[in-house]
Amino acid sequence: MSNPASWTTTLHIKDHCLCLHAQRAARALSRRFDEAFRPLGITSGQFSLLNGLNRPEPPTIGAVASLLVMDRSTVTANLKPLERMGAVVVRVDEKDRRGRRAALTDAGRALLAAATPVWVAEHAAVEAGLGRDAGELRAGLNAVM
Amino acid sequence: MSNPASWTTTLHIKDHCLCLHAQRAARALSRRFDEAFRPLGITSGQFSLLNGLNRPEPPTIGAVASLLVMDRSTVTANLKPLERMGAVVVRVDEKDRRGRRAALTDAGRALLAAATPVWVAEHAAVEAGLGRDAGELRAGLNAVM
DNA sequence: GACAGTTGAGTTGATATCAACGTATCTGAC
DNA sequence: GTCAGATACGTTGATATCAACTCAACTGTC
Repeated sequence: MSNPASWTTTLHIKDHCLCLHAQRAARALSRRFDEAFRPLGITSGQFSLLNGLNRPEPPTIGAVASLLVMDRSTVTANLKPLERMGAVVVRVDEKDRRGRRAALTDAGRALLAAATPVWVAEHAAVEAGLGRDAGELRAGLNAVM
Repeated sequence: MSNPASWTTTLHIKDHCLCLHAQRAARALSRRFDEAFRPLGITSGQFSLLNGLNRPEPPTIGAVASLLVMDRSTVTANLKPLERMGAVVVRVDEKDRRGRRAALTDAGRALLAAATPVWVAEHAAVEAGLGRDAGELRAGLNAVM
């Protein structure tokens, strides 16, 4: 049977667990940006992915996975909806036929261009509501990796 | 065709988006705690859920959703694996028959008790590797909600 | 007691996430 | 050239996540 001592431990974990706090903040921010991007038909994650693909040289799957700190197979899965909507094409790398490079199409670049001002506005609102230095928070988030 | 100016914008977003930074940190921390808890057969999210259920009065689904900042239907889904492994039972609330309360079983409490020292060790390692004040980071994460 | 509005959860469908495993390709040693 | 090991991805299966919708139960008003 639980006793007050273990509830104290439970409360300590609930208040201190960085993993939990990061998950909650990530979910809250996702939902917020999801809502902002909804008129464009993309989610916050898809926006981050599109933005990550906007480079002179289209990146490989693995490079995107490193950038987003996610599993390679997750990147593969996340590209599929974007391919279906014609925003992205994935091609075998000519130099190394093991690798695949994901490139924005013109439609993808147009989508990203349309979404960027939405991001600017929403992000400004988030920072304004933060009541503290956003750079400090970013640095802390980078430090856990 | 993309031009250098838009790449600059892309880089700015990549470096400044709190949503992306929070997602990355959340993924990195999840993976780390998932690995630590693997010998016990639970994930970091299941640990947070079990911990959230450890109260004198078993909480309703909605209360858990508020605590974890997740959708009610996500809580319902996440409880199912824990129910299957016998760590949790969900019962209709006698006072309000719309509501359901999720309670730890003895096995669930034992599992939580076994996982807690793992959390303590892993969290200490995370904080040690942070190179900055964890309380400041927690406060920043709380501020986005 | 009946009714309208509110509230708490579950279901469905789509996407996201990862580990484990398998396949194709490249690279270096010989 | 051949072969072993390394590397880059994809597939599969399980769980996680949320919006939209639906259903059941409560609450206040009459």
